[in-house]
Amino acid sequence: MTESCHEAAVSAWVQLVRVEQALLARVEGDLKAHGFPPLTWYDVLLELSRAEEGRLRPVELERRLLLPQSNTSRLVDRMERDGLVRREACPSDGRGQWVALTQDGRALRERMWPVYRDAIGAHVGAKLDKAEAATLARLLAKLL
Amino acid sequence: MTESCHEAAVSAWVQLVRVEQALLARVEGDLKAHGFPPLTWYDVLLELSRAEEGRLRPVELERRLLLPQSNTSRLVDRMERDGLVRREACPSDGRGQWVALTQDGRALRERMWPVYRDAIGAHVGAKLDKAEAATLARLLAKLL
DNA sequence: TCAAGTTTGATGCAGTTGCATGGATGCGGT
DNA sequence: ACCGCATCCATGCAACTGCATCAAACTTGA
Repeated sequence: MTESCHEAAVSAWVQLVRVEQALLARVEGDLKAHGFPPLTWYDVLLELSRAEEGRLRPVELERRLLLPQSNTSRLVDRMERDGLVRREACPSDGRGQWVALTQDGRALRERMWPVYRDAIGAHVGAKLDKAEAATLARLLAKLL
Repeated sequence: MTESCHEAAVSAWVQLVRVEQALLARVEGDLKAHGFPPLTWYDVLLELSRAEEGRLRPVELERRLLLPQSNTSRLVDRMERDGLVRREACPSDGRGQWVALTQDGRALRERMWPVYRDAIGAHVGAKLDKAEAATLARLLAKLL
């Protein structure tokens, strides 16, 4: 018997999963329609662009993006192959490395943002007013 | 210029994606820890158990679960291999077929539900009171 | 200073995904 | 009855994912 699992919690959960799935597909679709890579790439570019000197250790990327390690390793592979990031040796830790944003990477993120922002506007902003969006964000934050 | 994309919308969107990802991983982890299959399988079993005569056309499953067609086809393959569902010919449409719940499938869903419900309780119910959960569900529903 | 244990990142592997295609059946108009 | 087109489902393929493992480098403690 789990008192903490009321009916409202179940429907919130179901909605959460379904809505996220549906909206993610739409937003990803908008990006792809403009010839852009998946959202995960944007997340990496954004984290790097915010980081000091535009670079992060892979471990730090994993923590911020909640990605499994093996996944991150290969994601960086692909982005490096596309010239968006560059691996650099890490002098202070021989095991580690830096993943640094390149000019191309920075430029791509800047081109992606308007499209991404419009997608968010169309799929979220247009459906909720500011107060509702703020409430939604606050309630979601309580779940973590 | 997208007026509909206010700051609140952006943070609601970011929270939505992150929270869903994190909670989904936890709930899936709980299921896996009990030796159960992924949540998608539960969704299929649930839809079938609610359907008339415990069976649905693959096309109908796709619509309800928002899965791509090829995905559904192979998902049914795996579940059939595990004896949870059974494909049946569809007399009224030679192209189509029925996907029918087996006794094993029905039993599995019934064993999964308590674990699933407890997971929802722990990861959602415990963090929000009823009113908050109801509000969350309502706001999420507005996004579709 | 060295052994034991931990952290970092890459990789082999099997399973899963989406995309594009194909074959079969159904349907609508002539 | 037929032709053209749509629908249903399966499958080859390439990409991506998570898991387990590995080697190299760091850290700790005696």
